[in-house]
Amino acid sequence: MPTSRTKADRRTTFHLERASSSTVIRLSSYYRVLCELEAARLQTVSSRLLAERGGMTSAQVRKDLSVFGNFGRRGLGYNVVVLRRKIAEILGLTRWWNVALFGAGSLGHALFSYRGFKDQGFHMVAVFDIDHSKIGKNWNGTVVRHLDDLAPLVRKKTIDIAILAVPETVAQDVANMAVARGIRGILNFAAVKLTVPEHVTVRDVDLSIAMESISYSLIQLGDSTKP
Amino acid sequence: MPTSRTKADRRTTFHLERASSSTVIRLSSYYRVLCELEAARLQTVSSRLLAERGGMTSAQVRKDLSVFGNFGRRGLGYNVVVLRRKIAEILGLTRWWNVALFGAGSLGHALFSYRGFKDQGFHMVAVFDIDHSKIGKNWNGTVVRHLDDLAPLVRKKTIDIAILAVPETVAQDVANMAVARGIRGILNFAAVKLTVPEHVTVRDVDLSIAMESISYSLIQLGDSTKP
DNA sequence: AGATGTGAAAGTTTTCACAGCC
DNA sequence: GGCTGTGAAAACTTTCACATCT
Repeated sequence: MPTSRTKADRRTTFHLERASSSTVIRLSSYYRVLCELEAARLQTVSSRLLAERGGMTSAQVRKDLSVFGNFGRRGLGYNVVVLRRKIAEILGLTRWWNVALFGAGSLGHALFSYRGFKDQGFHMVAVFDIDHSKIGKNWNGTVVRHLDDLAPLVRKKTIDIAILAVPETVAQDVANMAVARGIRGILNFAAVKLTVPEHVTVRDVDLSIAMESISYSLIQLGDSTKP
Repeated sequence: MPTSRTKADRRTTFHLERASSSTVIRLSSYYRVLCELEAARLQTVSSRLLAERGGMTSAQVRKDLSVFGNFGRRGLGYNVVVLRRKIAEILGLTRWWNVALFGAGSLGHALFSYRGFKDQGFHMVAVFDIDHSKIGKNWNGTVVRHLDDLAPLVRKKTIDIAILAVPETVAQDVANMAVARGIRGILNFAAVKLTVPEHVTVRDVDLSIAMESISYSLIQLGDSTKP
């Protein structure tokens, strides 16, 4: 039994059944729509509208939300502000997370400057690399450090999440270091399946897979078979 | 009926049932493992080994492959070279796709330099932006052009796939332009649900959603509730 | 023995449809 | 009339287990 395939973890945490990962992903979409609606000063929203904006069905919206509680009012809908806050709480967006970026290449740089993270409580507290031509550079106030500086830094600040933008060949090694230093979440851009302890959460962002799945559907939907 | 929710498309293309999108994603993983095995000069591989390396079960590997044909030999396993080629064909990696990048910011630049694309037949043929400070720059032989130059360019080269690395606010507009010019696949990095005609395939890469899902599981797996 | 390919079973997710409340 | 919350049904996906071939 190599990788422990934690299937039915089935933890009866507090009162609520465990939400599926698709539900959590959709929750993020609802959250985004709710932010827009709140900015547009809307008071209430129906599952139908929420579904329309997010590209799913209204029944799905209701089922997803019902996993976490009864947030709506029959005949009326959901209060935009209340629901947005509830979801923020569920997703852990009401607190700060300390994030370290591993890999100061062009992808690393793009992720560092990505506004979406800062806005939602993900605080980029350090950037690491091993390339001496990059170390010491100042990125908008954050200095790129050598990977060896990870240990001393962790003694001062807890790092919750690692973003891995390093080459495939070293991704597992860097992940191991991060995990050894107490990191519990990894956003992995390297095209490798990482092996981590059970208590660590990995989410893969695999650009090749995304492109290949587009390529597949272009063929399925059919056209002339070019060279 | 706003967004046409193409549910049971159920096209009985040739002889084979339609593969689910999870199957296609796993096919990409198998492909990657097979490339490694081929480089390591392995002749044959079992569903068990393939599964181990890709983080799934052997039954799943066999089921996935059986959707497309009988590629293995009982008692023996699969021929590495043959299977890799078969999957390349299924995923459309035996041909070239012309790709245009929209958005020449830091994310665009990172995607432009991403080796994974070039290696697998995705040919970056053009880069567009509307920011005059970027237009005219030479990116390793490719000149960044103004979005207005899309139409003339398409008359010379067919563009199959668009990569959208533009701000949310303009993503839908740019997608519309791309679709109007015959693009049939979109890799979308903007955090918006794009509305496109049925024949166009969109794959979203949403970094905020990925981070939020990590944040959610960190809370679920439990720790002290910090500010 | 060692492996695939595959129906059938089990499990999971989505959709339906309606009671119940505004 | 409008809309949520939810059991039940339908659809889909994964796993099991075994006949079948080397």
